[in-house]
Amino acid sequence: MGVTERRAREKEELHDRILKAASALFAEDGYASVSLRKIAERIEYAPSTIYLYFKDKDEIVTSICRQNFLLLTEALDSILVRDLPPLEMLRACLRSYIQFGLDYPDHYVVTLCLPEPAPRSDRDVHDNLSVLDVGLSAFNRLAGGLLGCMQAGVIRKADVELTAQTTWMMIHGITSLLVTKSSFPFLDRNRLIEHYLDRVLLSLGAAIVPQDPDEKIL
Amino acid sequence: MGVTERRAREKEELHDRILKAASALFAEDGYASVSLRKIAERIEYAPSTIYLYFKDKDEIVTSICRQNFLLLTEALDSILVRDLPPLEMLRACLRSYIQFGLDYPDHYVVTLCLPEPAPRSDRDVHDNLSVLDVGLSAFNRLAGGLLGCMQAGVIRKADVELTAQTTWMMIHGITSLLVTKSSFPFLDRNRLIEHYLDRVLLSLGAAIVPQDPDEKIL
Amino acid sequence: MGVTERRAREKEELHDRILKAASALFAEDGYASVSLRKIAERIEYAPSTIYLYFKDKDEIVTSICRQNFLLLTEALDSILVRDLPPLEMLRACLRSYIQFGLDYPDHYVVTLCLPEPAPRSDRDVHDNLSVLDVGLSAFNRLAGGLLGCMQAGVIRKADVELTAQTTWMMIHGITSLLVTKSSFPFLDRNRLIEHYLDRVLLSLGAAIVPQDPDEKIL
Amino acid sequence: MGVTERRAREKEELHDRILKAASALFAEDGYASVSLRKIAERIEYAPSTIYLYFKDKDEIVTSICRQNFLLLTEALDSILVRDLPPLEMLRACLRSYIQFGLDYPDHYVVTLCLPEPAPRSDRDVHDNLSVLDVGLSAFNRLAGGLLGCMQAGVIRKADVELTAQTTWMMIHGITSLLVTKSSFPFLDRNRLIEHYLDRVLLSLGAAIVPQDPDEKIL
DNA sequence: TATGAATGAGTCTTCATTCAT
DNA sequence: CATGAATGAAGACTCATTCAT
Repeated sequence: MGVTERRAREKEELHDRILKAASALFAEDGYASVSLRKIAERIEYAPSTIYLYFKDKDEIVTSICRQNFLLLTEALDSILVRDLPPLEMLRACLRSYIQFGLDYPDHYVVTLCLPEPAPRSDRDVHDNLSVLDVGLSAFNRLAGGLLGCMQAGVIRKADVELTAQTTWMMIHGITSLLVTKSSFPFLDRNRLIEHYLDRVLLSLGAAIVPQDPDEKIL
Repeated sequence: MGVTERRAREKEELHDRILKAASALFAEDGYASVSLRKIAERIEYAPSTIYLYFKDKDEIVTSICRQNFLLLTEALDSILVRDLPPLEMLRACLRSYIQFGLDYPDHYVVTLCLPEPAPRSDRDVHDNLSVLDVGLSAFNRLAGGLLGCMQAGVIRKADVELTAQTTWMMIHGITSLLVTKSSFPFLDRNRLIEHYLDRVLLSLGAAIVPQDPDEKIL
Repeated sequence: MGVTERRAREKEELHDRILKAASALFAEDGYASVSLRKIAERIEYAPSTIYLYFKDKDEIVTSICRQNFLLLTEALDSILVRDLPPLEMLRACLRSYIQFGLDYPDHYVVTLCLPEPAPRSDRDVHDNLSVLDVGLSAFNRLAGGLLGCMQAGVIRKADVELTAQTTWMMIHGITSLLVTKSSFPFLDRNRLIEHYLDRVLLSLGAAIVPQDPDEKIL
Repeated sequence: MGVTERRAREKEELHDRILKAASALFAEDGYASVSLRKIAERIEYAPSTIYLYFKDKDEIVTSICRQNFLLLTEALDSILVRDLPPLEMLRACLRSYIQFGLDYPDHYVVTLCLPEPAPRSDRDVHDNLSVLDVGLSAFNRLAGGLLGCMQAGVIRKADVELTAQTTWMMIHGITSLLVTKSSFPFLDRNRLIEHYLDRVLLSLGAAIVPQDPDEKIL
């Protein structure tokens, strides 16, 4: 009994170590230079060993994406459980999303910035769907927050799906650029983010007055 | 003299042909499958010849980015020369930006979605800067349009740079997601874009009434 | 005792299942794509388990050859038990041989077309011999049929061994080519076979008149 | 000029060395164990260098087959130019075919015994055809010899194509078995071959009396 | 008896790059 | 100016096999 348990635990451990190594490689060298070889070297196993845990390279990437979306979902959930006024909660969610990208830039890139790989086999279709499923659960948190605001009357009533999609697009805009174009001479990051959030909420019809501490009009 | 001139012209011609070939490969096979070999094959020169015009592969990518920004700049300019009311002109510019991404998805990805390569040598720093320069000239068109609107009083007066950066981020949000996540179940593209533009303008304080043809409230 | 017996029976069962799986893989994917992995997967045992029953991959191949010759022997026997005139019986045997190859093309290839593996160890020598033993018993059926014809006076009397070997070679000629070179523009298969059988019998001195339904002289 | 010539010569030399190395590997280790790596090692070049001369592994195999058929064709031609009586010429051709297999056993196996690889791409189709073309030119020598005999009235008149195909099958039968099953206790090779040729000619209706020096009747 | 884990050697292939010419 | 030849490193992946349990 104990043996079986230990085996299972060890198996899972290695599974995780592979993912962590791959993730770290993303962070260090970027997506393009992640290879099974390097992953193997990093965990000090033979390259072929990885195939005992993952069917192929895509499955590793897919796994990382899934894991990553879960992290995001959790981050959003930790906000949703708090007892905040709807608009503040929405703003906190959006801010949290941005922060998530800043915290895990390479994961964010892998998951949300890179183009989808052209699906070749049936498996790919299936995997993409399952990644999408996890992704959607994060997306739904956002939609929920928006719905709450509409019902509370603090933002304009509108098609929820449409609003959710466009809000996601907006929030992705700042996140992806901050993450991928770090050498662009962006203004002060916090100022930028808060102003951006103001604008997003304004675009939802929220009755807020945009305030920029460093405002230099014109 | 004539000889020297012709030589110079020929030199530049090949330089351009290389870039065009690379660009076409991006468009056809995606970024990942662009290789010096394929570029060389397409222009019917030896792979090694390319090294007479570009230091290495990165330099080609960088060059393409530069070229690409120019295309975008031209597209924007062709709108700016038209005699439109400020707000309409701004909206047309934003729409044109999105359309640019949809028209040249791989170029858009290479230029604006992929993370910047980690600079290793001095050259990289220089090149990145010069790409940025060209990028900035596109960015400035946008800033100009915004300034025009502010001066005309059709949008809220605010820090132009801040407004320009955040507006670009917004418009990049929808463009990048439409381009990279084509399998996501987005709503009807035109509806999405027009609604998005409404929101962007609203977030700028424009006095418009968002109208969604398929509106299903709540 | 009962336990020991059951154990022995089970042991033999798995042994056979391995061979059957390997054989089926030959038939489905061709020789080249047979691997211990796939065999194991098919019988739902671990790859390493196979090593309890076979020393290595070669031993499996060898075993299949043995089994296969038995099938052929049985096919021939089922003809020999019938009460046919000698010449007809011989012709039926030859036709049955060809049909055997057409029915089990991959097995035929493995057994009779591929070159013998270079023997490296003592075991190989032994195994090859034992394969030959089984093969010989099939071969002997043929010799028996020929002897019967000679004794009945329907074919020329000659050295039986010599006649048997050359007859086998002849019949192998058509079988192997039909099996391995299916893209060659062979004439109608049945016409070809019957004509071939005519010629084989003629070459044995049988008093037959070759008849080709589609004959176009010269 | 001299440079260009030398280059071309060197290029062809390496091309040939690759083919020879591959051919030798066939001869030593059998078809299955030929790999680009081993070829490269043998000619003391980097594996990737081979790709400058051959598109892929299949092209090497195909090239060898082509070369091989040419050798066979030449061997047959060298007989056809001799001024022999038709039947003797035919017999010499057939004997030469067998001898060709015995002289180049591994080439014979690769070309004529192994099953055709399943074509995957358009290229394969093309290559197979061109191999077939070369193969057919060898086959046509045989058909020519048969036709000559028919016209001379020394063998039975019959459909030439049918006769040629079945004659090839016969001659392939002895050749392939002698080559691939060298451990089978075949009778004395020369005796076997001459008896076999007697039988082949008899099956064509030639008026010969089979004579076996070691004849032990019954 | 059976296996799960692991491996190392091996497969074909592509690539960016160098260098003598 | 242009190239042909060559390479070494790297890519993903498969395989037969071993061994502790």
